[in-house]
Amino acid sequence: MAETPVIYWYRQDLRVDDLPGLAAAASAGRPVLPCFILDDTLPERERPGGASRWWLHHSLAALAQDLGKLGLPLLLRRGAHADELAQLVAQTGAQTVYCSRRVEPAEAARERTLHEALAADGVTLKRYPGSLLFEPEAIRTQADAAYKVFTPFWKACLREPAPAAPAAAPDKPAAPATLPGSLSLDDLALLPRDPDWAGHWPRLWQPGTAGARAALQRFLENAIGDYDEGRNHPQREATSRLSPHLHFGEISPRAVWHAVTAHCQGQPDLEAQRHKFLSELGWREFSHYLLHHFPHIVEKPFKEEFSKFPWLGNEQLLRAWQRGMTGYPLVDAGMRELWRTGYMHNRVRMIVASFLTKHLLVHWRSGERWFHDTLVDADLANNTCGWQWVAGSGADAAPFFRIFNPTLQGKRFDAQGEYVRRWVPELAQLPDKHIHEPARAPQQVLAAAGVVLGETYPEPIVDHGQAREAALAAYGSIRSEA
DNA sequence: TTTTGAGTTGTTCGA
DNA sequence: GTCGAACAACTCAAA
Repeated sequence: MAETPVIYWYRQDLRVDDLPGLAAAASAGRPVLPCFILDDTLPERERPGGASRWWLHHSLAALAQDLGKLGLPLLLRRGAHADELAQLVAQTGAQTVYCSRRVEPAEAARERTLHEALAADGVTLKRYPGSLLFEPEAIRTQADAAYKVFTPFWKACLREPAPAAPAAAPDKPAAPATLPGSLSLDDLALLPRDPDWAGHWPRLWQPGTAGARAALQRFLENAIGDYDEGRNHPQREATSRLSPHLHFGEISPRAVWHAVTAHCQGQPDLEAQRHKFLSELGWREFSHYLLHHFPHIVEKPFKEEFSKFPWLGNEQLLRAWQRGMTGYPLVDAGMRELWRTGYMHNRVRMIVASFLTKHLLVHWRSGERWFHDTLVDADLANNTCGWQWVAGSGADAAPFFRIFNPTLQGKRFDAQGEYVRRWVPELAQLPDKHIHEPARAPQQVLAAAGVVLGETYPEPIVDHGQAREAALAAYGSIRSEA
């Protein structure tokens, strides 16, 4: 009789190297059966959005290849994860299920109930770290509380022993002799059809571990030397673009940490850049840390007084924002980059988020939902904390009076208008001087550039000065009522 | 326990 | 055009 296998349950850790749970499964002395379950029974906000589903498809394909090189299969299932795992356990006789832990409240709860359900059948669920540099329980203030401010949090992380060096993939684990039934990747129906809006995405992205490593290498070779400044300019290729790879776990954060550190070794002039970049990994850590310690922030404002904030909830304004038709070129460029590529530059994310929440007074959750559906790197922790930070309701958030002026931001960070011209081509012929403010351009300049406001490009849907005053008044109202 | 320094990413206004 | 102050107090974290 064939030896019963152990199961490795893949979640958002789609890699084979530096994966503690898989390493533990492989060293259990039994064949390893890796599986992935697409759980379409979950509520919408807990399932991957459209852009993420595209990425997931290709990432699973890459994972299957990487597992294949180790001689392992990747079993695919679709359905309620608990039912599917129970079935898989029954079919194989497995006594142990391994996985990487997740900190999102619903996922953590799922681990607990699954642990109990499996235990009732005499099966053990074993959870392992691997998705974060520092486990959330390990970082506490001196008063043994959870940090609420980024800088002391990150300093505390940096006082910890440095993350361990990444480990190689398990060495030739045994594969099960017989396989339970598996779906094909196409059966998961993750790719968009009718229309296939992602037809050009394979030219933009390379999901999977190989793509993650290539992105990291490109970043180290071309961009880290000017990261601190370059990262603010959306038209430059000055960021790592690792976010979707990290979200799906195609590369471990400590592999990134060590690659960056090794690259900068012996180059004192890169030390500040390295620190800046690592602190961005720190923000990813902080978001997940906050979700672990303050699970309610997925639904509710971190700062309680914001539950009284007078959001307008104007659908028309929301739609104009979503479509990149606000009449503010930098905002529209960002929203169209998102729609077209599944990605938006970080600085522009802050600007469009500030615009939605402060200029349009639309609830941050509307923006968060849109990002969830359209971003390839959509991540509950980063998305929630990012939006709450901008809206002013989050932990360590921007002060309420910090309202981005999209025109000024454009002039500062896209001075030649390259970013706007790329994503808002109907403005491409405008001279630099007017590219961020078409509504104030002289009539003959507009005519020469073929721009007809209200026809080829919208008039600003709100006036910046008035919107700013309204936002300040709205924030003032929840302060005085508090 | 009390005190003290600090806190991602900005804008506007007036000198 | 450039520069510094004001914006509004507040909470957090550590000494």
